[in-house]
Amino acid sequence: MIKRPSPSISTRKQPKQARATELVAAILEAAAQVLASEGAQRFTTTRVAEKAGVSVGSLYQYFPNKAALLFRLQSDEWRQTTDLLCGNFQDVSQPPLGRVRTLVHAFIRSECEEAAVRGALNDAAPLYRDAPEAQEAKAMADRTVQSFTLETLPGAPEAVRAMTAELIMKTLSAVGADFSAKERTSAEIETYSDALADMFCAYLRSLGHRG
Amino acid sequence: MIKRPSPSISTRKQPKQARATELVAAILEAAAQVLASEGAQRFTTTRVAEKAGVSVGSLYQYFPNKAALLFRLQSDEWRQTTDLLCGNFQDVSQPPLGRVRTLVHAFIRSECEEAAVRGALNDAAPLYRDAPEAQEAKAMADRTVQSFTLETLPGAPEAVRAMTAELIMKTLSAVGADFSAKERTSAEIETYSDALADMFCAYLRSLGHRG
DNA sequence: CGAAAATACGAATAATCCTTCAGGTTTCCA
DNA sequence: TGGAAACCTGAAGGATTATTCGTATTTTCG
Repeated sequence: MIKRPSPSISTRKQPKQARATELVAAILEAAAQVLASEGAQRFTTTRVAEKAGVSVGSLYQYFPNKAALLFRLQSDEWRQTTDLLCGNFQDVSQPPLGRVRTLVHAFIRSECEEAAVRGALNDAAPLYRDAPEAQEAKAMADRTVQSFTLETLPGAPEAVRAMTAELIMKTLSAVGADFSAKERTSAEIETYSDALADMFCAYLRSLGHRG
Repeated sequence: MIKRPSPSISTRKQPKQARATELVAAILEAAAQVLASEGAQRFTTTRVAEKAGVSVGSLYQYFPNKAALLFRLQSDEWRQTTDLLCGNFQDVSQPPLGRVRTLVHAFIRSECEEAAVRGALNDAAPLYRDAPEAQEAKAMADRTVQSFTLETLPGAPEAVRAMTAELIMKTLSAVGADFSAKERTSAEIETYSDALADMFCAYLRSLGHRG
C-alpha cells in the first residue's frame, strides 16, 4: 500500500509528420518484442530503441519516460481486451449464460496467445500502476466491461449485480493471468475455460434462484 | 515465458552461534519491514541491512543474494498460509461447504492483514520465481492444500476433483491478491468473502448434482 | 590462556540504466 | 528557394545497486 509520487506519464508530444508516426509505431512494436523476449527485468529504453532501429533520444521525444512506454502498451492491451469482451456480448442470439461461456473461452484463449507480453507487462506493472492515468484507464476499462456483464442478472438488486459482475471479471482476469503463466495446450485451455465457465454459470444460476 | 538461468538461491551457510541466529532473524524482520514500507522497487540489500542494524556483508553471509532473501520471505508466507488453510479443514464438526466458507473468510482476512508485504512480495516475484527451489516450494504448498480441498468432492472422478481443487485454490489466491491490493474495510472483506464463498459453493453443489 | 573457527564489518568495485542536450538532418510551406 | 519547424542522433552525465573481500572482532574449547 505504498504511495510514491509516480512521475507523470502523460505523453510528451504528438508526431506530426509521417516518419514520426512510423517511428512511434516501430518503437511500440519493438517494445512488445523486447518485453516478450527479454522479460520485464531487461526491458530497457536503450534496448527498445536498438531493436526499433532508432536512437534513444527519439524514443524520449514521444515518451517522457520508460513508465509511459509501458503504460502505452498496457493501455493498448486493455483496449483490445475490452473490445473482445464487448464484442462477445453483442451477440443476442445466445442466452446470457451461453454468452458467458463463449466470453470465458475467448478471454482465456486470447490471454494465452499473448501470454509472454502480458506476463511481462504484469511484472512491470509496479512501474506505471500508481500513475493517475493508469488508475483511470483501468477504471474506465472495468466500467465498460461491467456494463455488459450486468445483463446476466436482470432481476437482482443493483448492489448485488455490481458486486457479482466485479467478482466475475476480477476472477476471470486474475485466474486467466495465473493460468497463462505456463505454456498451455489447446486441450488444457478448453478444459480450463469450461471449468471456469461452469463455476460462473453455477454462481449466476444460484443467484437467480434466490432473487 | 522467458527462461533465464536464475542464479542459485540455496542458502549459503547456517548460523551456528546464537548471535548469528539473532542476526538472521533481525534481517528477516527488517526485510519484511522494508518490503512493506518501501515497496519492491526500493527493496535493497543495503537498506535491509541498515534497517536491521547490521552490515551488508553480514547479510551476504547467510543469503547468497537478494533473491534468496526474498524467496525466504515468500517461503515463510507460504508455510503460514498452508498452515492456516489446513488448520481450517481439520474441523470436522462442520459440513464440507461450511468449511469452504470459513476457509475463504480466513484466507481473505489474512491476505488483507499483510497486504503490504504480500503485495510487494508479489511485485518482486520475478526475481526469485524462476529458481527451481521456488518452483518446488510452490508445488509442495499447492499439493498440501489440494489434498485437503479434495474432501469436498467425495463422489467425483479423480480428474474432476483435482481440477476443481486447483481451480478453486487458484481463484482464491489470485482474487485474494487482487482484492487486497487496495485498503479494505471489515465490511468489504466480509461481503467479498461471502460472495466468493457463494460462488465456490454453488460450483461445488452443481458438480455434486451431476456426479 | 591461546589459537582456530565463526562472525561481523563496510569501503570499494563493477555493472546497469534512465534521461538529457547540443548539434545535426529532413520536411514543410510561403 | 530559403528559412522555420519538426525530427533524429548518441555520447555523456548522474544515480543506483548487487556483491565482494581484506580486515577486525568475538566466541569456542582444548
